[in-house]
Amino acid sequence: MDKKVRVRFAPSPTGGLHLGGVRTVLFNYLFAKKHGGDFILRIEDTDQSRFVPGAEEYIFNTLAWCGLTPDESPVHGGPHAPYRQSERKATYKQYAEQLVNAGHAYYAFDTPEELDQMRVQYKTEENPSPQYNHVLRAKMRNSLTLSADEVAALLAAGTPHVVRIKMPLDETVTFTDMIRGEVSFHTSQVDDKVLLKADGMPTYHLAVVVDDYLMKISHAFRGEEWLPSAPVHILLWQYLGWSAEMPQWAHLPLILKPDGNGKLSKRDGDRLGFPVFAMDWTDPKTGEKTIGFKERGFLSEAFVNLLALLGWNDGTDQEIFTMEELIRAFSMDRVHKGGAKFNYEKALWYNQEWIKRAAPEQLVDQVAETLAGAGVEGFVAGESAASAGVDRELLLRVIQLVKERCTLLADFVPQAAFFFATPAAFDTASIQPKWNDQKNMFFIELAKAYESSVVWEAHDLEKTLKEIAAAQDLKPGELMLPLRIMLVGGKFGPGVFDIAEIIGKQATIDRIRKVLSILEHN
RNA sequence: GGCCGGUUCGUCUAUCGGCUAGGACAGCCCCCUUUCACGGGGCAAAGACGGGUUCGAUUCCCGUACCGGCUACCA
Repeated sequence: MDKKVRVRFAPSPTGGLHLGGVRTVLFNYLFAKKHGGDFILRIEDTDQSRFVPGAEEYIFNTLAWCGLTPDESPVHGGPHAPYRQSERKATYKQYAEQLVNAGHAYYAFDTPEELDQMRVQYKTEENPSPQYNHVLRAKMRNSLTLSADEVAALLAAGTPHVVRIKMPLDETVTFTDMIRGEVSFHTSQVDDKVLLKADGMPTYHLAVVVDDYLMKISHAFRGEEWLPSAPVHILLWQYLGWSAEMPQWAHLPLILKPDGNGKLSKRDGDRLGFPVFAMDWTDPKTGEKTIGFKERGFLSEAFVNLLALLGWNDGTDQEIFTMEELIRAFSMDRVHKGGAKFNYEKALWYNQEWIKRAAPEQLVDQVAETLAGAGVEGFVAGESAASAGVDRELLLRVIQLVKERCTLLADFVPQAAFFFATPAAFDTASIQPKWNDQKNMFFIELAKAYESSVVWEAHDLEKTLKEIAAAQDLKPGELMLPLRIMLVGGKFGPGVFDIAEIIGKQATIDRIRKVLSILEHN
């Protein structure tokens, strides 16, 4: 019988959510939705020293932005609450004790100093990082080396201690990873991981197993960095007597730095100038702000799309997917084994594709917000175009006209601002070299002609220009650039006459005359 | 060092034994465009290496090399 699909993402609230983290959520989510299952968000806040205020809220904001809504979570609730591990402390202790009583775990009284000392003492050329394992545990202070009386006394005195798993001497732990196939570990190579810390909090190893069991998780997907500790988890499922309920595992490939090697980190983004976090994150301690994909001007659909295609594809040439399409096409066995170097250029391409394909209606609010953020006249932050002082229909027309030349939402600022306000500066330096009295005369005439025109449509405006040019024996080609700069301020933007049509008669004439006067005074 | 994992154009990838090795991004060239883009066309660019297995290996197996992850009372 197949049990209901239930997956989870369990971040620790220590900072901004990284590309790799969001992709892990995405794969979990896609798998769950594909199979009509549940997606659970659990907060792994067992390390009090690393707790960062605001990080949990940030995680929820990020998931909301991406459209990855959990079915159960600390804020959405659910039948297995609480979903915050710090609130489940008592539960873990009970299982840790069960493990000790069954002989699969033991108490260890070694202080941090003693552990450091051990690592120094047993460090050799061949073994640069000694482990608290089946051989070294015999030399340490724990309930395996101490007498029962000593242990009882230590415990009674409230001596700080941890609970460690007792790795079996000579066993092979094998499991099937949905991506990698069969993976085996020899237990003699795995150390006695701490299960319960001295402060009574569980480590990840205990917590993940207990919670996955209690929350009836059917599939456990996580980053590849967890592969080495998988045998600990498998053994715990066995020792706790839950083997039959153990989820299926899949260890996702890592997202690597674009240059060099190693996994992508926030530093790489700072260094290379691209975001690594999904959304802006400000470290409450240092005040350091890290840019996010959202604030950089990515559409959430593009962000989700590009993440999905990092380490997965559906076997066809399709690259642009909506969330619905991803859900339909997703399968864990088409996820790669190898890590993928993150390529920001390609990420930009996804965003450009999404902007290009979007209907203006889908973009208006975000564009209005972006223009407001840039201080463009008439736009007010926090207000949609409709409620701000701008004609929504006009904005829609502008978006339709310029969207194909925008890669990021921020590109709408230079591309669209001149439709709503006279440019603050004009690139007259590009006109000057070939400027002369004849052209000056031409534009005076053009302004006059435009002033008296009855219809105001791109086609007629172009016709008028050509007629006057012909009459004055000028080539239209020489006049297009000056006119463009007069209307938009620089050498960019859509067709000049389309622009003139949209900004209207008065603005067109005003801008021509304004630049004419600037040129005259130079 | 040990353990585990990985390895197709610069990058992301297709290929589930038949390959003239396909696509996309980036690059270069041409066309379109009286700006910048979009679009269209083209060029260049890859199976880490060595052994097997096989009529035939990019694909399967074994070594080697290289890369990565882990090796905390962090996740």
